[in-house]
Amino acid sequence: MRQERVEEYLGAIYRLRVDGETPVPLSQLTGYFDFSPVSVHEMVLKLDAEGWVAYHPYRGVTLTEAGEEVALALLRRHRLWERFLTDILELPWDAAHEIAGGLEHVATEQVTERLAAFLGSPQACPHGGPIPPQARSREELCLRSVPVGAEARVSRIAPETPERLRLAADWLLTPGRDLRVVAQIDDATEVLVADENAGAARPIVVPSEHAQAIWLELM
Amino acid sequence: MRQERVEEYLGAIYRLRVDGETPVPLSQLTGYFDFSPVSVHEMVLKLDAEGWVAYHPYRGVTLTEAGEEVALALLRRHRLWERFLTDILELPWDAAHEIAGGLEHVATEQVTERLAAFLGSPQACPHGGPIPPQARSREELCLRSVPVGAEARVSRIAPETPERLRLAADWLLTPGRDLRVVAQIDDATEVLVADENAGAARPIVVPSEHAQAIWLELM
DNA sequence: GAAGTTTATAAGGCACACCTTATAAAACGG
DNA sequence: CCGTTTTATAAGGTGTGCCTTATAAACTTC
Repeated sequence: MRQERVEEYLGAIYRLRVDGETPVPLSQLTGYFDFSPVSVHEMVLKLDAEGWVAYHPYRGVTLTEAGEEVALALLRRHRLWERFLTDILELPWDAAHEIAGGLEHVATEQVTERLAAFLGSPQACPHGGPIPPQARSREELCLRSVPVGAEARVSRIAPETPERLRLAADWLLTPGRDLRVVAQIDDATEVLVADENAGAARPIVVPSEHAQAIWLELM
Repeated sequence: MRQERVEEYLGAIYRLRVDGETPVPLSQLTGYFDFSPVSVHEMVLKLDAEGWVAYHPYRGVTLTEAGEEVALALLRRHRLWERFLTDILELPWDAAHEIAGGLEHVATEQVTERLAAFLGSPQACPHGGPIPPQARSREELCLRSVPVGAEARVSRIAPETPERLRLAADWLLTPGRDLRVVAQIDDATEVLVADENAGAARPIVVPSEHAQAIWLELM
């Protein structure tokens, strides 16, 4: 298997999982990559055979220790490049995510560590994801489960997809932003986002698909 | 054809050619990539069919205008990344060259231009190669053809291979260094390289294979 | 111009990571 | 518990870019 492909799969599994225990269903991977279920299944069998993941039929995959190590290293590279691209080259959020997706496979250990040092060893990527090695510490809640009326601060977007990052930027739902949940309706969440420029708060309706991927800390 | 492969070939042809006229023999490409002659021939036919190169049987390939444009853009990205890796991340010369070989395929136009701006629009890569768009202006001479006794300053290493870059670094034959040619022997050139640290000049014997790839300006 | 060296081309193969179609088995929901 | 939905697996296929072996054609050199 090509190293790059292995890394992509392990990274995807890491990003999609809720914890280290619960297996990630193959259907999720299918959606993440937009590959056919058969292709994903095939690849997962190979990854299992080589010890990167544990495959639990009809339930999904979990990362082995080796697999998690690779995923964390990849994520670290990804997020450091994102910081470089947004902080130093001043690229927009979502573009940075895409470019970092390519750069993450190239950098060696040495390059990564020097990059980290140059950036001042940042602790989080521009979407608020922690840069490994470092565990998630704060109490997070996804937008979908914030009680109506509560005020909260956006902490991160995860899982991150290019489209979601673009939308989040449009909605001003970026890490650090404050908001109040106005209503939890049928299959969407309505929020008011503080907007210094506009002077007033902006009302936004976030489909639950995305509301489940926007994480906040209560204030 | 995969874009990356196309770029690699076009870049190689650009680096290997002596001028825009003389075709680069396929045997040179075979050596550059360490691929079989048949594979290179096959690929060259495809590149010709798609208008990236002009293939002259029994003579070699030249870049078309489209091909040259791609090659120049690639080289620009490559050399800018090299500068970033050596200047900002302080990587050694040869490591930078290798890593840049991966990064050059990832960066978009936007990233490249912001990187250039961040680096202060440098005019040359760490091995002295000009960063396109910008023509070679100085009067250059390869080490092999410098007359005995002449003093000269290293301006660039080209074509660059990882091994050659490593050797050049060992020999202190890096852009900016001053030297005097002591002898042009059988199939090597003997030089004295100024070395501030050692206090005295270091005598070096450079095989003609490499002496043909180290470029200088007479002083 | 014959000998030797390069270069071209034909023919067949391989690994990788995707694909589709189709069937079978397990899991889940009323 | 039965039907629906999800998941697994078999079988066969595709394109890319490499490979080897072998033959043929063109250049080069003496």
